[in-house]
Amino acid sequence: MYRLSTYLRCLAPLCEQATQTISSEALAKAAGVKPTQLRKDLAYLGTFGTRGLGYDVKDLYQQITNELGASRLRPVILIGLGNLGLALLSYRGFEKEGFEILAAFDIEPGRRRNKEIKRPVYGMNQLAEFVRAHSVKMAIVTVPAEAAQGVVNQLVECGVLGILNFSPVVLHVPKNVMLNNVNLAIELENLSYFIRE
Amino acid sequence: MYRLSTYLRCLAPLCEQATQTISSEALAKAAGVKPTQLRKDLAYLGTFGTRGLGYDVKDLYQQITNELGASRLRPVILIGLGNLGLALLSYRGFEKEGFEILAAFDIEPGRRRNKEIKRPVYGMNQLAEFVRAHSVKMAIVTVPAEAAQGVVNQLVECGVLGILNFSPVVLHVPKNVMLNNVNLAIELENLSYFIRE
DNA sequence: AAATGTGAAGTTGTTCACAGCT
DNA sequence: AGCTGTGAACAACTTCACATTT
Repeated sequence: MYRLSTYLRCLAPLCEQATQTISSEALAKAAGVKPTQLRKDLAYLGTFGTRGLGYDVKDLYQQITNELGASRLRPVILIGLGNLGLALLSYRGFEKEGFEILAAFDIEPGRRRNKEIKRPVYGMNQLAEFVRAHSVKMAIVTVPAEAAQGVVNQLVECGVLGILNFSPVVLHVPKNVMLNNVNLAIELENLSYFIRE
Repeated sequence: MYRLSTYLRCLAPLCEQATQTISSEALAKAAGVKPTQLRKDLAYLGTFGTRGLGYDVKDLYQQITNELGASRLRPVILIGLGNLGLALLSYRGFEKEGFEILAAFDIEPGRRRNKEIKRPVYGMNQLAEFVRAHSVKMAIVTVPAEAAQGVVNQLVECGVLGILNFSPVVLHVPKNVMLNNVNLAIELENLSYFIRE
């Protein structure tokens, strides 16, 4: 569930300090949620704190890590090396959470980009082979809107099961494929909607 | 509400074609939602379609545009010119939805960035003045995690009411300020969580 | 006949209140 | 006494079923 990574991030610094235990109230405050919600979330994982005391920091950290499957490094590929794609390639946050962008794909792999790229860049014709060879299950899509559905079809075809899409279009995928949309303009729209004076 | 911009995007191409009218079923399919949900959403806006026929495309487009307040160009500023900040600066999607990034701010405004920037870049000391002078109400924050809360405090201080935050930290703002978080790692995390075999 | 608008039912997620450990 | 775990109340959102209009 989407709040777990937040809890994990709040827990990390405490883990390094010698903090043994934390109450739901304190952690909830740090994470910006209600204590009861935090407890419900953790209870759902079968996590057990100690009544009258709180949760063991290290133990809790470990349990959430397990639940998220973040113990192993999860491979991802990125399709579309425009401005946004390039920025995401060098975004440190992904690896901090246990993801590794193995490679990038673009229709113009050799195009001059004014920045040194730290990952291999392939043409779209090599997609299928790469995905199968590395059993890639997740992809980040940052191609132009017109190209997005085509790319997604290819990915699905190759066996990719999770797609994080940044193109501002409604995409269609089979039921067994999970599609997660990030639409930057819509995020701004939401703000805008709530602050009109 | 967050689905309205999707409807708008689906409607736009129909508007240009001479399509007079569209049924909730057709539009819902294009937008990837259930027809009943679409109708509820539109009914909530007080929009009226014609029974037996559908909705008038142009009229609907206009009503949603009004509701979103997208008729005027809404000014935004961007704080933090790292990789992601730069990418967002040249992201065309914002202006397509009626937002204009007026300027960018950074602690090192003069830093060499290997890309031509089309907006003025100022130092943080000029933030307050600029925000007041242009009555900016929205800001996009793409600074490093450590700096985020400080920057947000400054923004709130200056009177900014809506903040779109990309830093992976839990930020605290007064109740009258709307904070919208985009955490790229969490989006991937969600995918990952649902596709484990 | 076709398609909307909407009350009612269903579903999901959040908060409360408090019993029960330590 | 302090703090967790959880059933029950509550709230928000989604879907259904169908009466109603063109």
